Amino acid sequence: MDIKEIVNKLSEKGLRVTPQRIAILSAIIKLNNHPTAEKIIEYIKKNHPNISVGTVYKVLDSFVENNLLKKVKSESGLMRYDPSQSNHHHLYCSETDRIEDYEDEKLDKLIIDYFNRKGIRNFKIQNIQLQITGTFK
Amino acid sequence: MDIKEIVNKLSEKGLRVTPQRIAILSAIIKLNNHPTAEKIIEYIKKNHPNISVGTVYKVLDSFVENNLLKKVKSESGLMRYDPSQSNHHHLYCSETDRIEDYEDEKLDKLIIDYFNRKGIRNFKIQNIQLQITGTFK
DNA sequence: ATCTCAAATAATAATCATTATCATCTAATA
DNA sequence: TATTAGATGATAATGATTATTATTTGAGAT
Repeated sequence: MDIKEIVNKLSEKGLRVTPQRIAILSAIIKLNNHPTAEKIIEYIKKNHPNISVGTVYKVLDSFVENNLLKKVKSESGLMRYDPSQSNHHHLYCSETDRIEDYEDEKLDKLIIDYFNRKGIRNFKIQNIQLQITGTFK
Repeated sequence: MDIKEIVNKLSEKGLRVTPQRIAILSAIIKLNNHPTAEKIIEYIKKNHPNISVGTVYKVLDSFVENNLLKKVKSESGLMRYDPSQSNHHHLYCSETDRIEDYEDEKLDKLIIDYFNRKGIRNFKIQNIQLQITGTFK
């Protein structure tokens, strides 16, 4: 993903294109494994030392509001930021804080079919995500 | 659940039976809808004003360690404490912070069968939880 | 190309949940 | 009852996040 694409992503969403936003979105894409705000700040501090911490938080919020990112809750409760677009599930390691994406269309279909048939009383389903805990081999 | 049962639960786990622990475990059971630490503290402050906040956190931690509670991540990232024992899924309201339990053995069987057949490469599954987001009618 | 101004940013302080510290107290066992 | 590891209360400390505010800037209008 080069800068042009990032610029496009930003302006598509009606967000002003600033060097800070470019840097932060690039950082998340580069860090790529559901970085926490902390990791993002660390990276930004190294590569763009004049971007302030508050800005990082505000930019992350605006990205989440504009669906460029999703917030994912880690096991420890810290928020992580997930750049990918398609719906997917997460594999959580029970021993470390590693998180991996897990996509499985067949599984999605299986679950969606199940709920289409059965539904949940008094509840309108918008989204289903699996949290699969275990260990990586 | 009366005090005797709570005392049993504590001593079964090898935890010392203290008035604080009894009060806090009762509070969680009474509050019953995945209370946050905040809600628990609020309740405790009202009913047991001389139990200190630090103690509440420490007791909650010890309960989690001893499997009397599970920590559940709320949408906002705050931790909630969930007293129930059996494995279950959660319904998250996308508009409020309401969380309800959802148990569904057929669904569990469906998913477990699926993974028994298919598995996940390089991953040993320990537990699967669904996060079902939507709105309550 | 410059002007304009709403929006964005940097720096800083403030907040708020949670954790650490440590002196005191107490539950459980002998 | 005496002992003592473990628990508690009071308080301070931490650390992530949010609020504030003066300054700067991106992007459309002139």
